[in-house]
Amino acid sequence: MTKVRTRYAPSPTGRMHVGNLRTALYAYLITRHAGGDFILRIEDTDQERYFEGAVDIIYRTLQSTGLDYDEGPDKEGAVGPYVQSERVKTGIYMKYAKELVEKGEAYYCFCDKERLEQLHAQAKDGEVAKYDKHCLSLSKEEVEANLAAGKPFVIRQNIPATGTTTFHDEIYGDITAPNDELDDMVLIKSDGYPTYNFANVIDDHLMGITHVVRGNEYLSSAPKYTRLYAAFGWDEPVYVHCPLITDEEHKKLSKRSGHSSYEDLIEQGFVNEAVVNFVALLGWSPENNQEIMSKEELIKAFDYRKINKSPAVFDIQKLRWMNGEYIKNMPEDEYLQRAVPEVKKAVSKDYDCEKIAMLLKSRIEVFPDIIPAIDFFEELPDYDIEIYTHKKMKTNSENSLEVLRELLPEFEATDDYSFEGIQKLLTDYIAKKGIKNGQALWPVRIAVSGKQSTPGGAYEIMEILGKEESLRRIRIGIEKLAK
RNA sequence: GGCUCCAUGGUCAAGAGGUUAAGACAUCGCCCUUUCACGGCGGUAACCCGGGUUCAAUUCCCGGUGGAGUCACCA
Repeated sequence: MTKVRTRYAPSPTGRMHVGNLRTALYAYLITRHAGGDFILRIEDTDQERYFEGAVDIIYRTLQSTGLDYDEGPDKEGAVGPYVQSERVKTGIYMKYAKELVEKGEAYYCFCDKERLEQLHAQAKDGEVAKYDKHCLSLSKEEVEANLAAGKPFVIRQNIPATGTTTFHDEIYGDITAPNDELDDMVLIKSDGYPTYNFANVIDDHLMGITHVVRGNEYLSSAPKYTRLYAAFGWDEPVYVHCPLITDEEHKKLSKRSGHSSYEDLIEQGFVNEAVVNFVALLGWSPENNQEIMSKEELIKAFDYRKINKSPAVFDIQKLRWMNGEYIKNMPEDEYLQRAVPEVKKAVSKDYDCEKIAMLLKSRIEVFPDIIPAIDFFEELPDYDIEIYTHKKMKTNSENSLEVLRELLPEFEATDDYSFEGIQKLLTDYIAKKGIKNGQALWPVRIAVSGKQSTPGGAYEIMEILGKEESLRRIRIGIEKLAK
């Protein structure tokens, strides 16, 4: 059996779309599951869209998602180069295109933009706007003459006008398309570069790719690739077309959603492992129904034959939940590394930021959730005394005022503002007075935080605020309640 | 519009020719608790429609409907 080889073949045009991430991940999982090779190939045949730094984004993203590859531009293997613009220089695409011309499977086309646009405009409703094979009828001499005259040309695939083309996909089964629906697509552009459609087939073959994993949006152009393989007499790889990832409106996930790329998600405070985990489960699920899965577990369990056919909505809500799970299970130092900077965005005063951060570890889903949760540390909000009243705690303005008044001298008297110190002081008070915990703890927490709900309780908050600020806030509380 | 694909709760997603049709997120309620969160328990909620095949179809087939993708010298 031949070794499984899959590839991720992005074009350097910007951030990594989550659909691409999922495709890359599935390709990776297929090959790692089978002990095969994962190859990175850069498809930069469109010089217009290329920009400086785009390739670095690809490297960085693959690194942080943990998709390590065996061969790539920065990891030479036997079938390089791994960047298409470099492959162009070796002349392979032109060579293979000419081979097809020889075989009558492709032809030179000298039509200019105007004529093509006209063709488009002429296409009636219900008719596919496709090339009319105008240049196919050119004689060999005419072609030679045009070439000699330096006329710009492209090379087009010659697809029969009749019949059908069938290919097999592992997930969707046999798919058949009528040939007259297939356009004579451009193989070599007038700038001498191959199109994606052509380069892809050539490179997958030359690089020994056994499983082509790609998005479902390529399903309709797949028959053209099949014809290319047939024209060359090459064996086709195993096709794995992944179902689409859509937005809440069930449309292909686009930039408009605000979270269409991996980088968007990281910026929004998601953890890379959670994103990978979540994306893996869009369109596939393991037999044991496990949801939280490490990369290793995914590799072990992944079976591409069980990928779903139908499109999946990218439910950011569920990602948030999953991210929260990852945060809860995160080692403390790793958590603090990401959480403390968020704390510092909201709190400029000299409080123990690590302590504040730890209050939130089990309470947040994404890191930016921290900011609105801890604003009260920075500044006591101007709250309504209504919030002292809580039915279940049996508190109201009157008994809250009483509790705070009685407690104030005790808080003034002590210097032990440790968690344990405050706890002891308060529990002693509660025991002595013979009231329910909540009747004392609720008003104190309200006074020191000014908020109805806070991360942590009275002990934690007072420990962080310290004596001076705690006293100040309790006095404000008394003042407000006394009015 | 042509072509192609898809169709189980709001979302993800198991499932099987005969099941009380899993589980997760979300949602609702209860418990725990000094609030919130965490955690625990429980509830609401689904097989698109019509034919056929069959003793039996949500499951297989056909048609419809609905949704999506695609129709570039972009990938």
